[in-house]
Amino acid sequence: MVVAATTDKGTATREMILGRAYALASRKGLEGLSIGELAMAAKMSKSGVFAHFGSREELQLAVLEFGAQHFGERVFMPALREKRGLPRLRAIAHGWFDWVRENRHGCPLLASVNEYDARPGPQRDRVVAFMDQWRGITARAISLAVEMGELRADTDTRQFAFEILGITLALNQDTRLFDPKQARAQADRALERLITAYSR
Amino acid sequence: MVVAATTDKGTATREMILGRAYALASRKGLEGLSIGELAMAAKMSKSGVFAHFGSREELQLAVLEFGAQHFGERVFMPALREKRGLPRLRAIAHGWFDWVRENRHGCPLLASVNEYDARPGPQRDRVVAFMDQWRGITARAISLAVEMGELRADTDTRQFAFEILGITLALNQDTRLFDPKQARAQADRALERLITAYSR
DNA sequence: GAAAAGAACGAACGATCGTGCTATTTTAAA
DNA sequence: TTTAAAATAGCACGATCGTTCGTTCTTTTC
Repeated sequence: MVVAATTDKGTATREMILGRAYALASRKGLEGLSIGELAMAAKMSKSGVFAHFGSREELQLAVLEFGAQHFGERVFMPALREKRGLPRLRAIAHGWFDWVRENRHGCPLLASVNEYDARPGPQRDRVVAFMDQWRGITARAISLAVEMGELRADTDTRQFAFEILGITLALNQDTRLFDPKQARAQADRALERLITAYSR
Repeated sequence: MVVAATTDKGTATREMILGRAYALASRKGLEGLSIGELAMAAKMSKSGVFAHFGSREELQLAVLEFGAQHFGERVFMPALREKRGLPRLRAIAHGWFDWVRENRHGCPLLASVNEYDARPGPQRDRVVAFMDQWRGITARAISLAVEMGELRADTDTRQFAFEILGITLALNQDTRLFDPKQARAQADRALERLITAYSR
């Protein structure tokens, strides 16, 4: 028989810790996340928290994984249930727009891009993989819209994805620096203008 | 007679320190910048460096000021020498694109937006002021292009500026995560498409 | 050149960092 | 219910953090 490596309660606690860590990382970034502070937030001892991950780096990677998991469930999966073409493409974009609003103090995934883009290591690798996954899924959704004739045949999918990324990053920034509602309206308008431009 | 608060050599050293601090902050962020590490980079003692700023927060603000100053000289001033309308608008955008490339390990100003957007305090205030300055200058350049008839009369300047911001942020991200040249080409194309869309 | 002011250093502070080690408590399987 | 394993706590470590203080060296002013 196989002996479980962890206990039910163990994984539950780990998930609880990751939730707190995600919230803390939203405000202070993954590099600003300390085990002592996390332990206080989780009402546990430092060593108790530490034992779940084995190192600070593993904790950071776990938080990234936690975020990627939730993003997938909240953005990708609903979008992939939409029908091919523009509906699915809009769902990807709007899902991300909503995600930006919901993560009120910032999305740790996007924040981590800025923290690790110039720092080689597993964290950067994870972030690159995440952004690459997004690009792949989005590019495919665009391609399908092209195949269905909803976008022009000469549409450059990479270019299109690049511009959606830009709209989202501007939304992400203006949401927290200035007026969230206005930022969202601008993002929506930019997206529709983009789609129109590539429509036949 | 007025007694100078600082010595010539003093300000020179301070500028040297800020240069190293800017470089360090490019890689580790303003929050990842430590005085001990900065002292090593400047080949000075910790207390020697510290005395120039009085606190870590003042050091961070000085680095932000240093970056804003250089950005103004490198991007805003050349652009304001271009003639009104699209030439000036393009100069603002391309100047920023170039700036992203030149700051190879990241622009501390843009990185600081992500570090401080959810953390009230002087650093956040400074970053907001900087982005607000950019928005103001860019919006005015757009307005002038409208007045000169180069852009449609019903052009929404805020919307336009929002989209330029997005293009730059996407460029900033893709430059360091993926292929810089491709990212730059995509940014240029996005900008031209944007201008075309708002042209009569 | 003397006197005053500023710049830089060295040492130390309390606090916190990540991490290890050992004990104790709690959970899951027999 | 006993027993082995896993989860958690407690404590201590060396390192580094920002900051303070007193001293020394260097620059400026008269």
